[in-house]
Parts: sequence; C-alpha cells; structure tokens
Amino acid sequence: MQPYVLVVEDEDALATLLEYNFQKEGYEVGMAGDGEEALIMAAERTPDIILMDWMLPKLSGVEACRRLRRREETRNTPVIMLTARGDETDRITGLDYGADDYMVKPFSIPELFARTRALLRRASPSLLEDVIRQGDIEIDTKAFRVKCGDTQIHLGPTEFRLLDHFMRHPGRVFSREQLLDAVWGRDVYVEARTVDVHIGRLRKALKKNRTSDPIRTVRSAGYAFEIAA
Amino acid sequence: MQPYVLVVEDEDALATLLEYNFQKEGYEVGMAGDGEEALIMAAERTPDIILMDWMLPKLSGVEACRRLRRREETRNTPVIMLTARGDETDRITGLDYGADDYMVKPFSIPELFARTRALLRRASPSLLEDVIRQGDIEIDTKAFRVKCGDTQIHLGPTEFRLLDHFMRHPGRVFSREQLLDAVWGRDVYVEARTVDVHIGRLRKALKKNRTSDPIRTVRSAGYAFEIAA
DNA sequence: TACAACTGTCACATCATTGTAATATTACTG
DNA sequence: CAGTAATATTACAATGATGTGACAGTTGTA
Repeated sequence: MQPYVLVVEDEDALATLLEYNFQKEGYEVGMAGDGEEALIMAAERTPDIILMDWMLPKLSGVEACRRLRRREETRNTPVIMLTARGDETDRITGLDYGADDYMVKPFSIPELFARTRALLRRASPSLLEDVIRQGDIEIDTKAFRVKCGDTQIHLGPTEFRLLDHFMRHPGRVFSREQLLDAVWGRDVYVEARTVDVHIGRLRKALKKNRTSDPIRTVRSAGYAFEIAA
Repeated sequence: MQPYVLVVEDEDALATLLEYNFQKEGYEVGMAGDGEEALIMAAERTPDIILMDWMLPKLSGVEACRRLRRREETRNTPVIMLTARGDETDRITGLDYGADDYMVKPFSIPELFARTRALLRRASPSLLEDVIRQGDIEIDTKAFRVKCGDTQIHLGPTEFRLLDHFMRHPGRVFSREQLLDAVWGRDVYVEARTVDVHIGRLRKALKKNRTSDPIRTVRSAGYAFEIAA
C-alpha cells in the first residue's frame, strides 16, 4: 500500500512543506518535532523510511538515528538526513553515523522524492510496486483492480486492502490483531472476529475463479496467504 | 504514445532526478550509466531522444554521440548534451560534435523539458500530438474538441479538463482531492463532492453516444477512466 | 438588460459496504 | 467418539459513500 514516511523536523515551515508534498505524492506521513518524539512514533508504527533533521531539540538527529539502529524493527529502516549547509559537512559526507543518504538544505523536493524512492526500492521494493502477482492472482494498486486468472473480480475496499496486505507478505501468518492494525488502522476499534468475516468475504470472491483457497487458516494463530505451488 | 527518452548519466543523484522527472512528465525512460551501455541500450530500442552527459566512464559522451550518428536508426535521433560548467565550453557551444542542443549543469528541469519538447517536435512531431484517443473517444486538446465515435460532443471547460486528465492516465484511480489538484488547480478551495457533480455531467455528456460508461467509480477511493476492452 | 452557459453547493434518494451477533461447522483434545 | 474451542457462515441493521436534480451566483455576450 502506501509507504509510511516519518518526518522528523522541528522547523515548522519545512515540516509543513514536507508533509504536504509527501501526502500529495501518495505517502502516509507521520510528523515528529524532536528526536524523542521520533523514537516514540517509530516504535508505535515502524516507518518504511525516515527523513530526519540533523539538528533537533532534545535529541539530535544523529543520536536518534543511532538509537533507531539498535532496535530490531528499525535496524534496516532507511534514513535520510536533512542538514543545513555547514553542519559538520565532513562527517556527514562520510555517512558514518548510520544514515543512508543525506540532503543539504535547501534541497529540491523532486530530488528528495527521487532519493526516497531509490532507498525504498532497495529496502522494500514491494512498496513501490503497482502491480503485484502471486500465482494467478494479480492486483493493481493504482487502478484498484484484481484479476484472478484473466477475469476481473470485484472486492470491497476492506477486502482489497486485506488482499493487498497478504500479497505483499506471502506465506507469513498474521494474527487478527496484526491484520486489524495493518488493514483497518491502529486506532480503529473493531472486534477481532470481524476479521473472520472479511476473510470469508475475500475467500468467497476469490473462489469464483479458482479451485484452491489461497488463504490458509492457522488455528489459534491467524491467517496466511499462499499460492499452492 | 509516450516518447522514449534515454538518459545517459553516471552521477547517481542527477540520474535519479532525471529519471523521476521524466517519468512524471509522461515519458518512458531508459537509463544508462556510461557510454558503452548507452550504445547497447540505444541499439535495443531506438530512443526518441537522448540526454547524454558530456563526461562519462568508458566512452565519453562525445564519442558515444559520434557512434550513434553512424548508425542508421539513431542518425537523426536528437541528442541533448549535459555539460558541467567549464567542460571545453568553446567547442560545446559550437555543437560540432553531433549533438542538437546542450545544457550546462546545474540546469532547471522545466527548461530541460522545454528543450526536449522542442527537439521532439522537430524530429517526431507525432509524438507530441495534441490529439488523444482512447477507444472511440478522442479529444483534441488544442482545438478543445471531443469526438465520441464520429460525432462531436460538447463539454464545458471543467468537464473537458477532467476528461483530458483522465485520458492521459487511463486506468488509474484518482481521489477527489487529486482530481481537484490536477483539474481545478492546487490552491482552489472547492468542495470535494463537487467532483462528483462534474463526473456526473461528464458521464451524461458521454452517454449520449455510447452505451458503456468509461468512468469507473471506485468506492472510497475515487474515479478512474477506462475503455472496456 | 436580458440571456445563455457554466459552476459550485446543497438536499435527498439510492446503494454498497461494514461490523456484529447468532448460528453452523470444523478441528483438536483426551 | 464426545466435548470443547476455534473458525466459518449467514443475516441484518447501521453506516457511509455516491448519484442526481434543483438552484443561485457568475461571467460573458448580444
């Protein structure tokens, strides 16, 4: 689905500019104003990529970066540093503080997009993919279409997101709670059993054009998506 | 048709920037990192235009350019040279090495677009055609005319721009907000639901001469344009 | 000024989607 | 094989999103 970018920037004008542009570009955007907040937000929901100011209140960008690297979930999350001209340029260019790329302010937004995409492509290619295929099932996230074999099938929004999530993580088992988080959203209060119903709806929709069921029920654990080999 | 542009640039940052911007502008983009690769890629698929760095590994831009000129397919392919300030400026201005235009880094992307279009217009005008066709629907963006089958139909300005935007991005789903941005303009304050009304008007106008509705409603996501296959 | 074309907004009808609870079915345990 | 826990299925009411007609304001033109 949409990549989730965490923007850590204390300067309001730039923060708003980045938020606006990344949203427009189709990213989900989280905003943090200082290093501590950044760590908290990154813990709540692992970002797909992080843009971090070099100079931050409370906890500098470099230090925040280091701490992110110590956590399992964010160990490999790409980080782009945003630096003002002159911020210890030597060390920055060395990229030896744990960031994956850096940009010197003022920078061009398109170039930032370009680098963001480059890093995302490396770290989680499936996020940038518009068309995902698993066996004979294919979804186009730009066109919101699902093909099973060579016939289109129709899914409701929730079923579509559910299938999208499954197809980006084939084989992996997700608990109902994980699915609620990933597909419904963090702050949505919905019964866990509701997942069953949507799984059922998705299965029904897919069943029309195929014999085998690509969704495996893992008793007392959750569900997984896999195309029989 | 999308023009196919071959970008030959070894500096990663610039290469990515160019790739990104040209894709965004609606070009198909091929990337090569040095002169040899450029020749191979140009042989595989003849580009409509080439952007070539002056200084390249293995085979300089000038030499690559000469060799392209020797091949039948690429003899008349326009080439824009990208030069760093100071790269033998005298000769470059002479354009006696076979390129059709040149730009000195750092250059502005919009200007590069402008020159690219200018060269394309000269070399293969049909690529910049003002007429867009999808199935039996055809619009002439210069003359502001719309044909459905072989009868003219009349659209208001907003509906025309809406259709124009849809036809340039067939299949893709746009949210109301994206449509407002693209069709109404970024800083126009208009209710999102207004899009619905114009979609309705566009549908009504198109319906007169065709049975199927080319605009697909994607619930909770937006609208997409597509001609049934 | 009167008129026509166009636009944006609202109100209301309609329909798809959703979450839940109730019920049926299945898989595991001993 | 019975008993139990977990999952599947169904039905349904509430919700939310979309389609549509009407209307008033605007603009440009005869």
